[in-house]
Amino acid sequence: MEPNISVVAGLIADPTRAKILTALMGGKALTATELAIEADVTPQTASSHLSKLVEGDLLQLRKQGRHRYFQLKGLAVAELLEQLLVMTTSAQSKVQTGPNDTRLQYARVCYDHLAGELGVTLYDALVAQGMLIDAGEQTQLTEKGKLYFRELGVDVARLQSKKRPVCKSCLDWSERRNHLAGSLGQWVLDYIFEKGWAQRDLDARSVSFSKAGLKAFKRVFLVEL
Amino acid sequence: MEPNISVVAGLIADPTRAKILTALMGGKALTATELAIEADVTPQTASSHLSKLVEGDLLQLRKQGRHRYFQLKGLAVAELLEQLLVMTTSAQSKVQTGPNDTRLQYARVCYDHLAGELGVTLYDALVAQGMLIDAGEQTQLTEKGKLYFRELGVDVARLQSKKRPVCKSCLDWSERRNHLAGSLGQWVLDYIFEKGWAQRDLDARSVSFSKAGLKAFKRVFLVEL
DNA sequence: AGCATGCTTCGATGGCCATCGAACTATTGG
DNA sequence: CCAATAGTTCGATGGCCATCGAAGCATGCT
Repeated sequence: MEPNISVVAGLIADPTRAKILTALMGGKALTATELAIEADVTPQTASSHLSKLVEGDLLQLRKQGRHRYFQLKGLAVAELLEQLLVMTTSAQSKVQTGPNDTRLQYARVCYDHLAGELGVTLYDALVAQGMLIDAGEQTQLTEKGKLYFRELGVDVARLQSKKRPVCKSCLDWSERRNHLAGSLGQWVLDYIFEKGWAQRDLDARSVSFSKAGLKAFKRVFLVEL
Repeated sequence: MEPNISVVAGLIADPTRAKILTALMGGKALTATELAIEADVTPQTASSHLSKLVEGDLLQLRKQGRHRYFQLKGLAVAELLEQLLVMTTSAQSKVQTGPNDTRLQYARVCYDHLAGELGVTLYDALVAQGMLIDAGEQTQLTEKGKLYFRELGVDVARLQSKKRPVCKSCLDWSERRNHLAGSLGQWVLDYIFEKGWAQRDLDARSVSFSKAGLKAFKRVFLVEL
């Protein structure tokens, strides 16, 4: 009835706001000025956009000292954006892929889990090892998988008690295939940073593995190249 | 990088275009003037919007005589819109629900399959009977299910040979639960109309069952109330 | 042929809104 | 308490675009 969906779409429709939103796809909270720089506008302009995005429930605001941190409000927003990316990238296909895009394609953060080529490889490896059953969006964690992750220190029971699904597949916009999302996907990404295998790049979305880190990652998660 | 996602969002951002798009969620192709009336604008205005939507790959145009029929271009578009509906309806929740909304909530078309309360009930019943395994987006059809639908006259092998998944769950914006999509979901809806159990309403989205049709539907698909 | 219907193109109008300069508030750090 | 940094509000400007009237083109009906 009322054009509610056009309101949300309108928030994404502005190029500057779209830049801000995609910058936040990294899952990391960013300050107002960081976002202004990212979107290449003055702080005033960014401020106006940010208040609109918060008002429209697309962003969440956390005040901390004299900083204002912004992040995507919930998974639904991230999924909406990812879906938009899927649509737009499928439409044009063969675009030029600079070095930055290559990095993004190899390993990047999708809200709170690992995406890109490496994310897809991880997902496939877990399925091949019989730890996951690939059954669409709500992928199943097998008994073998539970055992395995428990050994790595995952409190599987605690993850299962939450509302959020433990395993979930998420369509990758660059690979067009599934990668691991859900609370387990979040845990894996946290584990990678915790172990120091990789770090976020400046653009906050791509993930840089060290040589040793990549090796360790592949060993632990049984990924073959 | 490029504001491609903002372009697509911009197409949905205009209230008139949003009305047009949601009107087409019924899956039925509509003419330019029908859409103009639906969106409450003059034919000229609608025409301008429609050409933009076609240009932007959101709609597909079929010329037929002196009529121009428009429909959503592919499932991806319908899914994007449904996702937007999920977001916006969850945000406000308790809105007034007129009689029209009630009808929509009970049984409606979601692009090419059955949605609403009845769609959800059907889905649950099929899972309960062991014909489907609920495993997220790419729900599995069991052997028992294949047998059952084959008896109803479904050429399961032909459905499986297509690129489109046979079973797929789709999140319902009113029920917030899964209903059956995919080529099998499409088949069920076709079957309902073919058998004369129900017909589309004027608004092209809600589905009206006759008393006998509803009874037959529940009998055939083993739905208990 | 001639009229009606379906739809589009063109041009003018008006409104909305993104942007930035300037000035203001708030927090931190010495 | 002062300087610096972070962020906001206000007001003016300019551009984009949705809308509709008028006119034009195309198809179908008789």
